[in-house]
Parts: sequence; C-alpha cells; structure tokens
Amino acid sequence: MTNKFERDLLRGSLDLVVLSVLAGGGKKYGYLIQKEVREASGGRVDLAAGTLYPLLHRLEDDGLIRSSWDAGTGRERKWYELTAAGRKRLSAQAQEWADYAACIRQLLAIAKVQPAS
Amino acid sequence: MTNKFERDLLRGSLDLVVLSVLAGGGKKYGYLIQKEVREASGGRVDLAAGTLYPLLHRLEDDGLIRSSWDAGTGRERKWYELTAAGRKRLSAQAQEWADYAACIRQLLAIAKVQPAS
DNA sequence: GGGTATATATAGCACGGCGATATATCGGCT
DNA sequence: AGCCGATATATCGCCGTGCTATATATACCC
Repeated sequence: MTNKFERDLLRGSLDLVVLSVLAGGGKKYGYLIQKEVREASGGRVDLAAGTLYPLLHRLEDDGLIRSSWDAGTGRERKWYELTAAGRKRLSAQAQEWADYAACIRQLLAIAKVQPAS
Repeated sequence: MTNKFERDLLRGSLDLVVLSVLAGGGKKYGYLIQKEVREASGGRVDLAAGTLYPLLHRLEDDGLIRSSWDAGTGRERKWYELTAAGRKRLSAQAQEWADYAACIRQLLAIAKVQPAS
C-alpha cells in the first residue's frame, strides 16, 4: 500500500478481500491469492507477503479457511479453501461493509463534500 | 465500536468522518463532534473519548484543523474549525474512499458474494 | 551458475483505537 | 446542602495488525 490512509482502509476490509477471492471457486494458494487480489483490484490492493501469510494463518486458526499441502514433489504450495464458517463470515462482512459504506456516503453528503478532481 | 471488524473499518475512515462533520459549517467542539457523528451515522459510529481527543490533537498537529478555547467563564470548550489544508485533505480522502469502495464492491461482485440476510 | 520469478514463513517496528482513569463544571432533584 | 448524571477534555497503556526486512528453497531461462 502506498500511504497510511490506504493501509488503514485495507485494515478494515482485508479479511473480506481474501475471503472473497477464495469464494471465487476452488482451492488457491497464497501467492496466487496475492496475484488475483492485485489484478481484481486493478493494482490498487497489493498485499505484502508479510501481511498475507500471517493473515492466512489467522483465518485458518479462526476456522474460516482450511489448508492442505501440495502432494506433488518440487515447489510446495499450501492450498486454501473456504469452510462453511468462512462463507458465512464473508456474507456477514459483505453486508456490514455495504452498510458502513452507505453510512460514510451519507456523512459526506450531509457535509456536502466535493471529491477532489 | 461494537466489534473488531467495525473498529478496523473506522480506522480507515476516521479522519474523513471528523473532517466531514467539521466541514458542515462553523466551529465545533469535541463533545459536540462526537454527538453529531453518532447522530449523522444513525448510531453506527460512536467515537470513544479516548479516540476522539487524541485524534483532534493529531489533526491539529497536522495543520488540518485549528482550535481556540472558549473565552467565556465556566465550562471550557475547545472550538475547532477546518483549515484550508483540512478542506483539501477532506476532498482528497473523500475521493480515495469512493475509489476504494468501488474497488471492494467490484471484488465482491466478481466473487458473486451474497450479502447476509 | 547467475539472476529473476515463484512460494512460504517469521521477527520486530510503528501506529492507533479503545478501556480505564482523572479532573472539573453544570443542572436537577431531594 | 448534598448527590448524581450529563457535559467536557485529557492521557496512559494495552493490544492487534500491516509492513519491512530477512530467511529459505525451488524452477526456469540464458
């Protein structure tokens, strides 16, 4: 992330972002998730490795995702998939996000804030 | 804030929220800002005193707001108002917020996330 | 065999929201 | 007068967490 503001924005939506990418279907591994997030966000969200991997561990500890190591030889990948709890959490947070965003939009509208050019 | 998710959401929009309330016109003091944020957000955003006052100090240190103590006797109030830099920052962050929100909405759309009932 | 991309992991830093706590005034009730 | 809740500001310290830096190892191309 470029600046502090964006870093803090990310903080409020990081679980949401990663869970939603995993909801896109099938198992995915960390490095792939990083790439998909970057692409799906048009380059705006680019997770540092030091952010992503600890996050995946937290999500797994919380039972929201499940992992299995690649069976093949060579470069090992840790494949993640959503659990039922993860899917539920994703839905709930998506709703909360939408509500909160609407709330902020209203605050800005009340103040008649003009976006910068 | 009720839970961790909302606390982290707040973190990404706190400056925005406070600056936008101050953009609403005239000088305002901390306790009033707290009330107006609570009301304008439908009770969703309720700033703790331990959040609000340090924040106001930071914003002032950054030159985004300016303060003056109440001249009258009795209960003292510290009145804040936006500076030109503050108004500029507000516009910029409002734009960034809108862009980021659009980005998240797209991510959720791609993943076909259904919001919780 | 050297360099770049792929792939995962962790330690430690820096920052900030919040609970707890302190202080003081004001108004209403009894 | 005394009490109490609301008003009003302030700070300390805890805790969570995103990120930089660092480590390790494989794959592939030149």
